[in-house]
Amino acid sequence: MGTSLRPAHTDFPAPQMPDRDHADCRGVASILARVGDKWSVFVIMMLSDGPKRFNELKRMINGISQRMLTLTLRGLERDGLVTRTIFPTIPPRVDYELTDLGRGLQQPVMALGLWAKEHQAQIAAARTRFDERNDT
Amino acid sequence: MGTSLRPAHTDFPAPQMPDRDHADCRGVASILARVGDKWSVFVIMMLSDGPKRFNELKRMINGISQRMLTLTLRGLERDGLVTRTIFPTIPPRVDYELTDLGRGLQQPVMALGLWAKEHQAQIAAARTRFDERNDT
DNA sequence: CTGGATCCCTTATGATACTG
DNA sequence: CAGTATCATAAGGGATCCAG
Repeated sequence: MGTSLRPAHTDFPAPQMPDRDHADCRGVASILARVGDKWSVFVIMMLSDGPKRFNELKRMINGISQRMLTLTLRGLERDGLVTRTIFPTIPPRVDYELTDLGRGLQQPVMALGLWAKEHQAQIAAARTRFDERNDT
Repeated sequence: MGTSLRPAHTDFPAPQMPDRDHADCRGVASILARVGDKWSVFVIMMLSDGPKRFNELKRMINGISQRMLTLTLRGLERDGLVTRTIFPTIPPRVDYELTDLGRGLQQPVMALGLWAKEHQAQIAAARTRFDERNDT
């Protein structure tokens, strides 16, 4: 298979939690890892407004390779966030659609995206400042 | 330096947005990438309840290498999410603390974490089902 | 059209050793 | 204690060719 769908970096090394409620960060982190994944977020966003076909997604997310799109979709499907529906027509047609779970995920992701958008400037400025201090 | 603080994978290929409001996903995505980063999230969580020292963090996030902790902290510092305070004592002491920006980020991150925690079981189940269907 | 399989280069990350 | 430097390896990801 070459590339596993159960990436090693999502197996977490059981950090010792201070005492708080985030006692089970390991499982949570593997989910955050998916959200943090560059392409997953794009795909989820693209599927916001209804099902899409493979090449449709590929065109919308201009820049993603076919390989990565396939892998990303498989990962999302595996996590139950996306469904894959095959229409046995000629030529074949495959639709991808968010599940209820996937749509639920959209909310917090959007919230985060919104935060990011609102503080984009601040962060960019911080980066510039930091880089100027350390580059020269 | 070996490892740059401006990772290549955060330079985004400008996906063609449908038409919606997420017109500037590139910058946003680079922020999401930081949040999605395995260690960043842990560090941010660990700093929730006040400043921490380097080795203190290292012990709390059992499993992180000192290299990764350093890199993660530098990244967070660069983004203006964390401050680094050096006490020129012997032995040296360095405190890391969330900035206001960092504390602001905590909210959406926690929301996401909460969602993840609540749906952990569903996702785990989906993964198992998927794997069983495709492994055997 | 929708992918699966390969090849191959780039990045990310861990382990280890060394320093102010 | 708080890092830096170096090395080795694994994971990420693009290009390309092939097949149902």
